[in-house]
Amino acid sequence: MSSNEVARPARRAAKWSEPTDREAEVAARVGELHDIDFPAMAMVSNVYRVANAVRARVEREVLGVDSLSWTGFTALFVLWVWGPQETRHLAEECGVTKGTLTGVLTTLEKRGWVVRRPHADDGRLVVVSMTAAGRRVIRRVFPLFNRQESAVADALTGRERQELTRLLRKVLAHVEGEGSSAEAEA
Amino acid sequence: MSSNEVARPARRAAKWSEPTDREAEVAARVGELHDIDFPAMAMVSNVYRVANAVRARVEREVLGVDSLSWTGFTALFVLWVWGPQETRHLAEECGVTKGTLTGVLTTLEKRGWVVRRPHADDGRLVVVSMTAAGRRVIRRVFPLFNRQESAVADALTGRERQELTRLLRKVLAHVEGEGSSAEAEA
DNA sequence: CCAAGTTCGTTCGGTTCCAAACAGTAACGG
DNA sequence: CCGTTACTGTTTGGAACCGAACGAACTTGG
Repeated sequence: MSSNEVARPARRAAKWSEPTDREAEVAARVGELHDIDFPAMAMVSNVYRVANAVRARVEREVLGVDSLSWTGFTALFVLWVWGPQETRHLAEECGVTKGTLTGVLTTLEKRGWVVRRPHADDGRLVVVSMTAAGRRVIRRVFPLFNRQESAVADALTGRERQELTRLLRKVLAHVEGEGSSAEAEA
Repeated sequence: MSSNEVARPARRAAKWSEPTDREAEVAARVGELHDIDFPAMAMVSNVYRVANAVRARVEREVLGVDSLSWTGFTALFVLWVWGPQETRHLAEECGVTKGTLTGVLTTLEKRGWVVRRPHADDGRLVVVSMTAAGRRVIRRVFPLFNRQESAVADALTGRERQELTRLLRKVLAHVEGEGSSAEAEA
């Protein structure tokens, strides 16, 4: 390595239960600090690395074909499964703010995939519904999306999949506030 | 439920190894389609639900204090651990395109946290380095970030954490192209 | 009934995303 | 040496993100 070349993160892992080389290097370099919880760091960082990798791939290979954003897709999916939604609830389900969803829905409405109507009983509310065109899109796109999910799950055995799902459900419930002490302090 | 109220996704799970009520409802509603891989869907959807929840929380409680974006934080972290980086590599590590990183680095440079300099041997390249001010920020912010990671990991026992990490590493390697058949077709 | 407080969806300014285009630099091969 | 190909980081246009602000509608309590 010459004086002008820069260090690059390594990628290899000898065994899945052991830290990857990159994980080990991070630990070594961050070791100057105290009170770092390395197992937690490894666990959480791998969650969002997997999520990022899956999302990037799905966006590129499935959603991009219809110029569908992740959030747009999620919105269509929620409307498909649970029917018309109030904006605030739909925003919550998509994991974005109301302001963001407004923009996304404007795009989907322009494409004729959703419509927004005032709520019958409460003048503040807007109810979002999917159109027949929107239904056709999600019915076509979702199976393709799911096929990507299958390809991802192929990394593991059936038992491992179930175990991963079980652990993630536990973590999710915890993060969403059912037992989190950090949230109690807020 | 009156005619104007809309269906909302349920949240409860009886046991972590069993589908949550929301998962069961999705399966019921999507059942009209064929060839849906429900276990894979459960597994993958829980990965990005956890990732989203963690990210939203960390952004709100840690990164937002310094008006640091997720990508900005990741860039500082990579520079801190691995030293100066070429833009293309840094973009790769942050999981964004070079174009996006340009904008993020412009913001970080404005704050005096990074500097961009031409590479000594290759006029096309830019080398990104962290300043002393940037170092101070990441040394302060990272432990706070890690504390959130610990809080997340508290949902599981030590063995469960290790198992979750092991499974995620396997999935990640698979998704990143080491064995993926969907990638071979591209 | 009415003032004060709360909630709603939209707008706004700034930033982060993408893909595509671009100008500059480097590598390659005749 | 030079034309062609490949790679770089930045710019561009459009869309997705955030938090804050806003005006309209609703709720609450005296």
